[in-house]
Amino acid sequence: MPYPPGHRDRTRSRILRSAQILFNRRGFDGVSIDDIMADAGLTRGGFYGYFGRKSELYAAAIGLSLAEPPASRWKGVDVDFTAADAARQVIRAYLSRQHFEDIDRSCPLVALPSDVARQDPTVKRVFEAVFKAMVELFERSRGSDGRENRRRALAMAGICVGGMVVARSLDDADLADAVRDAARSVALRLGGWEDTEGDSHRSGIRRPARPNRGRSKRPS
Amino acid sequence: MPYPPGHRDRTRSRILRSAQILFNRRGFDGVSIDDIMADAGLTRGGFYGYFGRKSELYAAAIGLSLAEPPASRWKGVDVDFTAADAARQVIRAYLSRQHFEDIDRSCPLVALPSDVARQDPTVKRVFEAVFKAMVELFERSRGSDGRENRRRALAMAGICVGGMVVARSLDDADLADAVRDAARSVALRLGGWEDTEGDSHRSGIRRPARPNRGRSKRPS
DNA sequence: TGTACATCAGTGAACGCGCGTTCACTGATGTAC
DNA sequence: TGTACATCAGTGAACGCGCGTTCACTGATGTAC
Repeated sequence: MPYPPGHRDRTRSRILRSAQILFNRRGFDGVSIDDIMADAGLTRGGFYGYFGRKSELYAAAIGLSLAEPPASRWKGVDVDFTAADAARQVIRAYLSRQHFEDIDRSCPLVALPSDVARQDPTVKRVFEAVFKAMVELFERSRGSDGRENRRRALAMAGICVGGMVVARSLDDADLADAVRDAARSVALRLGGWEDTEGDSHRSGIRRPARPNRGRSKRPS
Repeated sequence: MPYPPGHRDRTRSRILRSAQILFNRRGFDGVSIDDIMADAGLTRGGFYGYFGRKSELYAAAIGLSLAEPPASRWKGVDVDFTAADAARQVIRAYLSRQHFEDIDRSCPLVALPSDVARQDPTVKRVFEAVFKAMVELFERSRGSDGRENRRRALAMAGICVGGMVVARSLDDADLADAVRDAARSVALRLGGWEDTEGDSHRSGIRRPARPNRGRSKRPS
């Protein structure tokens, strides 16, 4: 067995990381295998030693988020996944300006949904697994079990993803911010938390988290 | 001026309608100008007599929803836009199984968001106009004015669009239904209505709308 | 009413280009001796 | 320790194909007379 052990795995990882970034940026059709291999420091022909088809790589790149949740990747937005209020931290990180702007490290749920809707079932299944992981995190955030808790978790995940997807497709930056704000507000209230951030993060100010400082006019 | 008056407009409309359907089905990159012109009963070369670039047609096709809101197009899901509870009807129509399944006549906000996020500002502006129309409909649904009302409308639109986008990208039909249900429930409650539909529409049963028949466990 | 004509909607071949995929080959590496 | 070798990661030319766009041309039409 020539080449040091782990060499192949490292190369595969490099291809995957390049793919993840480029697909996030330009979508499935907007990226060629040539682009990805060149970004990984390789040439076209080597690709098929690692993946059988382009869509197989696409699925694998989306699946990366299962091992390394995007919410742990944005600088300045730290999430402690073991904390009691992990779900609350995830909502704020997910709908943060950092996530909004960081296309390269974006959650694939935000960057690729209407792309994925047209792909084969293999791709949709991986996308679904990532979404389910998010739903289950929200589900666990309450002690309670049952249908109403799951429905609440589904709505929270739908709002987080949907709010970001819409915000990214708008031309007006202020409107995009307003959509993120509204989505965060609703998602946090669904989780039983007040929205302590208001509009302040629009100017980049980060306040330490402090409960019940919100300014909401209607009971949750 | 040869050719009867209106001839050119009718041809343009035919191209636009073909484009709308095909883009909804396969996205911007998945459709060729050849496909669209053939669908409209024309040949490739004629295209540039009507539109300057492919992306110009894309923007125009998305803009069709401004003149003819998708919510009025799904069979069996009628919306009276002049009714007092038009917003409530729109939410139910938007998150209906009919809209979920009818890709061809889908709202572009649902079919194309991550496509649009990568297009030039012209396209994003049209997409934005469609989204704004939806937000304003929800905003008007309450007599009240002001920031909180707008925030509520933005959240409602975000949930409607986002819920559908996510549902369409999942492989598991039951999970997709659950996401739609959860989104509808939250959107209706944000609007101040009970969700009277529950899970019943999953089996295709349509009940006449009747207020306060819901089974929600928590006050809105 | 009939005919010649100007208009312009629509045609289809051609352009240059980039794509996904295949495949015969190269050459760097660890191993056997 | 040094050398020959087998392995296989990676190369790059080539394949067939479809794309967006251009453009010289065709021919159906309404109009002028």
